[in-house]
Amino acid sequence: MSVPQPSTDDLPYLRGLNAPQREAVLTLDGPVLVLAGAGTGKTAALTARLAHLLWTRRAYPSEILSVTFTNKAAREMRERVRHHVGDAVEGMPWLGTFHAIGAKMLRRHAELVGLQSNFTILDTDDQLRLLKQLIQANDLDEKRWPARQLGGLIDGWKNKGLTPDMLDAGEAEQFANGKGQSLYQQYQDRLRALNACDFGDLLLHMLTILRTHRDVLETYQQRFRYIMVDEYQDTNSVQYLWLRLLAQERKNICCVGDDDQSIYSWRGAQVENILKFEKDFPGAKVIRLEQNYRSTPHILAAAGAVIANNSGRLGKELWTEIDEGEKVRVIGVWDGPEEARRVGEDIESARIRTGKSLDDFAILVRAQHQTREFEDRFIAIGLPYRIVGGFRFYERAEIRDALAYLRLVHQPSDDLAFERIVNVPKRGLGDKAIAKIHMLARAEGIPLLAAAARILDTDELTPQARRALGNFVGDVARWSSALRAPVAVEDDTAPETRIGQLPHTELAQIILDESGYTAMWQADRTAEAAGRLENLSELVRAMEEYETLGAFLEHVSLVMDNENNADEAKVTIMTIHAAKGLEFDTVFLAGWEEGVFPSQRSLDEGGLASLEEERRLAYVAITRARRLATILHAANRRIYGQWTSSIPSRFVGELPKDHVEEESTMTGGASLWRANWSEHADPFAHVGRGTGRGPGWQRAAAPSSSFTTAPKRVIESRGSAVSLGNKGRDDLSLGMRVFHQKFGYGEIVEIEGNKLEIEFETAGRKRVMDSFVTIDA
DNA sequence: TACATGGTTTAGCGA
DNA sequence: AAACCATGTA
Repeated sequence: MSVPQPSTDDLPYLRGLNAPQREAVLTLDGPVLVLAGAGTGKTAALTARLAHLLWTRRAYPSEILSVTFTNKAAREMRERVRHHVGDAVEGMPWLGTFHAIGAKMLRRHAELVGLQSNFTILDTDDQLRLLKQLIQANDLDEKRWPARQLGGLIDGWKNKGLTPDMLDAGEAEQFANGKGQSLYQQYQDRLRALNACDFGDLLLHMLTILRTHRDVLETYQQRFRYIMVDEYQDTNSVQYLWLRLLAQERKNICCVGDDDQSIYSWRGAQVENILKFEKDFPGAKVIRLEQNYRSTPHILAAAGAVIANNSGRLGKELWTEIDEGEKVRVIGVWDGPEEARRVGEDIESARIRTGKSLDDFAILVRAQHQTREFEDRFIAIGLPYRIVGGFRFYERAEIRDALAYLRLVHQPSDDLAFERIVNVPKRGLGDKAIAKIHMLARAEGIPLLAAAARILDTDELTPQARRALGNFVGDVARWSSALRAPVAVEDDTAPETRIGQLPHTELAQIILDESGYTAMWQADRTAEAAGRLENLSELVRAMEEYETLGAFLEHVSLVMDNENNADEAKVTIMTIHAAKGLEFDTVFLAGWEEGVFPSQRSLDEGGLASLEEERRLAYVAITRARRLATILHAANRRIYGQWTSSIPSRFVGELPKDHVEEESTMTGGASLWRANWSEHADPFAHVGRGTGRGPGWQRAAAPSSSFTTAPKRVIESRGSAVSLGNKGRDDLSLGMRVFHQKFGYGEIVEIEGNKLEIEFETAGRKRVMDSFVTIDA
């Protein structure tokens, strides 16, 4: 155990740190590996270390490379360092995710791999569309050789740091009888022609550059006096090779990680990286952080017992001084809807009882689709929630369309963007017209937009299509020049749209309006249209924070998260993966059933190794909780629309009895068809009632079976924290036409406090909370 | 060319 | 159950 020098005791950022943490902060030179268990104050140590480097002037902010795993973590680190050393952190250009840093470097050296510095970063959808085109062009059967699979292979190769020419025979043979390598090569050629990169390229291209351009490598080796890497157990081969090259010179590299929290092997992560650190960096100092500051002993014992079933661990014992607290709860419920109901009730009652904020509660699931059940339930009872990383803002159709417009204006050779919006809104340009543009572009080797402009001079197209395309091409040209020329542009065809010196947000608004895109949704009377328009203005608002259109697009392609009205307290619903690195007072772990968690798919294809990764996931999940963890499993679940019965996860069986309190809400006589019945025949099924089980049933007078229970009465009896005592809005009245985000337009047929019964035009009759509707103007 | 229909796949995690 | 795709029809 090292003793910190007395002179450092007063340093403000050392306050509250324990001995190993201090050691991690103060050991600046040479390689350092910090093995930090969950909740052991790893971030505190890392930020203090950064602060120490800056404070002692060991390095300028721009001389520290600091890599985090998520953008959220990067943001948090920036915040905390700012707290210690003030605005010096502003000058930390190299704090971010591998991908963000990779993109930044690559923009400086793009020409070395045949790109221009304004290359576009493709997301998974774009990538798949491109691959699909290639598969078709190679006369392969898309059914037999799906683009997804090829995409997976290519990602895998990139994660390993392999360019097409580096594939060994075995790998090159894969996919479509040996066409794998050729397709990979074609894909890379195509990307280059598009001046585009996928996520893997951000790292792989940079690796190629560092490997082949000694001068560039040396520049960065010199620049980065100190390197820090968070979540080292989740680094893949390219990232590892990157770090090795960059750290080779100065060897001041500090990696922080926890082998028990390695949950990204499917993305190419290699736990071995952390296991072999000492071999890679001889003389490395290894520091262990084992005092947990987050969770109660019961929670730690539960997590520890589960993870103990894994083999090949580095081995860590977490301990804590926190007092005992409540045991981990394990609750068996009848089915998915009941699970959601039960969690909703628990949150409401706990909130009343303890006065905790909704921000203190989280529901963690294995797979994205599990969030839906909770969402439905929480909408019904009016419990504010946020879904993190769910159907993401930037993945919605309207956002992707809008972004395609912006991308095309920003980068005219962005063919994928062109294709996406050339006929959105409908301009009468169908497959025929597009195919002709494609042919020309191919023949001439030019981008689609350029080909479109050229085809206007021919008689290839029907007069109608020609006119439409002419307008479109003209529009794009006008917007582009507005973006590039800071001075007003004369446009004699449409003098009223003369634009110039525009803030990019205004330009975006103009593009959306002039293209007819906004109008398209305004004309749309379906339920979602209003929400989509709102999303579009949200998008424009989000742009304000960025200096230029380019900067914004960069942000969008790297950071796919969005949070509107973040101020309001909300329950968080997210996947376990998304929860890594976070903590919550009270955590609900839903769907602990065989086949769901551990997931069937991982068991099928990965065997024991996958099972162990699922178990680490369980470990991560449990250790997110500070005071209370509740694990749920349902006896019946609907999978692909089919009711299936399920058994509790093996991980439930691995929990230590002494630290767990079990509870089952199931009573005899309940059967599968009842779940079916309530789902199909009962208009209030989604609202839920105490169907003779659980606390709802204890509160209700005496419902004996779901058949004899009058829905209305039970609904009243299960007063929720949000609905009781709320008078309701006074601006609503019977017969009024209102709009609801999920159910669309409808007419109010009953008002009861703040609960409304509404006859929706498409969704039928539903009960909703008044706070969820707006008056249809 | 736009829309409707029906058959099929899908829901493991993400920068 | 919902999203997706391919084919058929107005």
